Amino acid sequence: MNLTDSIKRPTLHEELVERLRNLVVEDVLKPGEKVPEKQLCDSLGVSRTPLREALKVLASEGFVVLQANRGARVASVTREELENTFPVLATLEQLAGELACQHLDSAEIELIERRHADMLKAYKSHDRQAYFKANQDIHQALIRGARNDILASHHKLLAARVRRARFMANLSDERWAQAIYEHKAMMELLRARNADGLGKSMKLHMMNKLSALVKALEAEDETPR
Amino acid sequence: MNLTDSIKRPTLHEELVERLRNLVVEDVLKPGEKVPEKQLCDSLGVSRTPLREALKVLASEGFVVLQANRGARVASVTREELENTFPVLATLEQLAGELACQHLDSAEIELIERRHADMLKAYKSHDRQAYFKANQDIHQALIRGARNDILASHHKLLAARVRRARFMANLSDERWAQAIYEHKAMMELLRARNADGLGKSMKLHMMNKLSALVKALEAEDETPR
DNA sequence: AAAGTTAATTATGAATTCATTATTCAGTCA
DNA sequence: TGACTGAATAATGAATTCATAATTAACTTT
Repeated sequence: MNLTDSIKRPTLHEELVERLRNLVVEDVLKPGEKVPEKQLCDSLGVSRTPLREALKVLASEGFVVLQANRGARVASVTREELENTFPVLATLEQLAGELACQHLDSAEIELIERRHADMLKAYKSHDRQAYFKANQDIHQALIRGARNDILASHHKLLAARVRRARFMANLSDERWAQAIYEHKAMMELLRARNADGLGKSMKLHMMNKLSALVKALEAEDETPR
Repeated sequence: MNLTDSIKRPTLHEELVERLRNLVVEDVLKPGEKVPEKQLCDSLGVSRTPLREALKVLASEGFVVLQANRGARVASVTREELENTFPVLATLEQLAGELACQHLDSAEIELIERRHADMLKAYKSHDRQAYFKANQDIHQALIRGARNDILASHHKLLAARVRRARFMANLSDERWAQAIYEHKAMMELLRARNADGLGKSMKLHMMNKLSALVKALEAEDETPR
């Protein structure tokens, strides 16, 4: 018998926050779309009270927009928002890189090393799925390595808000190659425990991602199907 | 007849989020203190539904802690949390400084210049109240000058969370003098529109504030009254 | 037929009610 | 006396209900 089972029973609204946030991040609920409470209640099998509590939280996180007496809409990620979010994310990653260099122990670095190898393998076999996964794990590990919960929580929120952009614009071969190159450099700086260098390179990595994204979006605008 | 009055009528829960957050930030609700819903409902004159919605938001912002079936407690700002929050705040200020240098127009800089003068005057007349106000206005103006809403919102949240620290430890004369010195340097860098320099100096300013705070708190621990 | 007006419907904000979990307190037994 | 048991009380999580604002539909009028 598992004694811990009875203890961690998250409240309904907490689960709803998670699930709804995922629906938004994974683009199931489309930007600008209305979110009728009734319908969601039915499909999720809960009453309006916990659902509305969850919506309030999502709104404060910026995933939905509430209008008084008009309900909730999924927040749309404008270009301006992207261009505002990435610099903030980049700075946070810079800080994370610096701190991770100081705090990671060799076992943790070894683990990242392995995920890095996985990532390279995924690149060589053109497996985008596996690449994204390994890539995300590496960033996660570095954030965790910073040993700073505040940093982690703000990073997580911002990263989630921008994650949908991945669905909007696909990774170009050129950018992919560049990203791999940047990751190799980052790995070396981490091995050398060059805190300042890793921080700067992570920041740059993120800003380059923004450039690629904006470029891809502009190209998309010109061929709107 | 004012036509806009009927339009901007914030919902009850939004007002409650504001009011409750202020109660926490201004240390009316003490850290660790239980927040009985019933009692708050009575004193605020609202029902539990909007109040609970507000509490959920406050929890996601980190001002209160929710325990299932046990209600809400005001989050206590531990030393560890302070030491985690300040580096993040400092990085955000660094970014703000860099961006502000690029975006502020001369009229806005002139405005900051004036508040800077106010601040110096307050220092000379040992008016802590006026000093804090001018100081806060300057930081606000720089954040706004960054022209980045995402940056601004995250900064605002983090700043609010540590604001209570001001109630915990008073500003020492030594630190005050140092802060003034740092502000003068920042002002010069702003005049020269030295983005990199201003960013670094704002970051340092914030980290020095943390050091002073930690020192003050340690001194307090040794003389617990 | 089109635009404007009013009634009906629907959806939301907030209060209330119900069910379940903690907490308190009295009573029992070692 | 002090620790344990269990009933009584209080507080919370969630569902339901009520009131009001927004939206839709029907109808009028030109």
